[in-house]
Amino acid sequence: MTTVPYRFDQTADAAEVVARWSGLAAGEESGDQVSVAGRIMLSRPQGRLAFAELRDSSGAVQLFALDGVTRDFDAFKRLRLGDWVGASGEVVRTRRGELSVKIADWVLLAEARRGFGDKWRGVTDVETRFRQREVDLWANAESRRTLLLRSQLVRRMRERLWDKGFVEVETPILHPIPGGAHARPFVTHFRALDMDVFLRIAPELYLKRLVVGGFEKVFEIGRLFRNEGLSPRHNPEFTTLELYQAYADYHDMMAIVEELVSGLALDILGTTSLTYQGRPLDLTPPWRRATLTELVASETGLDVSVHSPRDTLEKWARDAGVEVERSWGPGKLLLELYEKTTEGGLWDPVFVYDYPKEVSPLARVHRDDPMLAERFEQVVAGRELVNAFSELVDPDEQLVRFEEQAAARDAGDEDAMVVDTDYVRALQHGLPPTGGLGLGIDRLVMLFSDTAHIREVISFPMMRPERVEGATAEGEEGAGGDQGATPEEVATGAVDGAR
RNA sequence: GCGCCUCUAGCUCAAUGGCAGAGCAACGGACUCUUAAUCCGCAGGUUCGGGGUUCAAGUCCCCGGAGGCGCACCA
Repeated sequence: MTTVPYRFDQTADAAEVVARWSGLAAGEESGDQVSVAGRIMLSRPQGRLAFAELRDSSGAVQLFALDGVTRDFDAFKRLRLGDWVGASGEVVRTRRGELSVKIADWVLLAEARRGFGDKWRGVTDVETRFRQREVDLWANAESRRTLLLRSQLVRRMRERLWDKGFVEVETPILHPIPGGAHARPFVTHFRALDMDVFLRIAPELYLKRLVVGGFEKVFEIGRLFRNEGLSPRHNPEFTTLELYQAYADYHDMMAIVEELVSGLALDILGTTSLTYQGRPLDLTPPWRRATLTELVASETGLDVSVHSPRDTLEKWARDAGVEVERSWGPGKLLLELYEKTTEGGLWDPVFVYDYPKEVSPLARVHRDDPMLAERFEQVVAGRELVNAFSELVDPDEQLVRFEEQAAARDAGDEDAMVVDTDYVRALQHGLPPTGGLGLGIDRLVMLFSDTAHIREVISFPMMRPERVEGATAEGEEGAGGDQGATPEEVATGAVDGAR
């Protein structure tokens, strides 16, 4: 057993050392002492000298050890890649010009009993990268950058919303009734009340209840859970911003989205001219605004609208390859036609607005067309980033819409909503005109970090569980190696720790 | 769920059906200015698992597992 200290006094991080002594000339000694800490990422023993790259979260700095100067020099030379070390000494620049800490004293802070992969190529195996994300993060700078970008983006998002007078709130994650979206929930059981509860699929209804309660500008950033498939754009738990503003409509929500997203691009990337997956992507406002109907019409060349005869819409949808269900009305058919033919081809940001009322049970009916709702989706790079409405505020109409949903559910649509009488009662207390939006933070981070897969932007994405090896009576190990790590393998480590 | 592809040393990868290999890491040694240090040496394998064909299987066939990509799902 190696005994390591309980703490270490670090006086500077690697980036500070590199920055503060950048003026030091080759071969010069500063006379200044620092204590740094981090992992040994490269090691170049050289007889009675040794060089090592120490990396911490700020960057990297070279350690320079000398026999006769560095305490326990021989042990220092034996450090392995990945070992954590705290080291103290003078800041110098070597004769060959590398800024270094010339180590007088040092201490092992943790040994790396498992390796970190090829020191040049890192770790590329997807299984290792996401099952053992800690290895990926050390081995691959790009992975660190992406998660750091995510953190900065969420921080700036909060700051921007606070600055606009929005109040950040938290609403329940355990819901007695799943609501606020068209999706299948995860179910769990609450023992004290002997009742099933659902992990939230959306915070929408609770947030609007807070508006009823007098919070005129609220937002929540948090995790949602949907019991659906995994894909490059879908993880069962994902993070959204959801925001509500009293006295506002969906046009106001467009303005908020445009300003927020383009402003975040400037904050984080310094530009609104992005490259995503090799293609230029321009987030510079103003963004295009087009109705869903006109986009579908221009894409397909069909004289289409939610008022088209249902049979005609059904034929067009079938022609486009949609597997039509009998229960669908014209609104659902139009939406399917849009998604099949149009959505994926939208690249630069577009506000796609005026959705069929039929598929928007929480959105207010359009002020000019009773078949439509005041709803938009903001689409960029072929994906939905935002979904927003002028909120439905009328309790009687909300109840009717819920009942339509419940009927659809009885007809076999398992994702359809359930009547939420608590919510209807809340609306009876009066919800003022309100605009609301939901924005997928994971997808926004993907856009900004130029990553193609949602798991790149999630610290620990959902993976199929590792297969349990040797689940027989004696529990002997299978051939899973590092992937199917048994408790015994974990305990001993892949590499013998003798040193 | 469907289709295609992949799985070899700790990592990254080789191996016309014919003795399972390299680089890096690890381990032992040399080296007082290295930068993926270099040099010498040593060790490392249930080729994902099981079955089959064959004189001979990492390679071909079947079953299973894990993963990737695409589709479907995700209004």
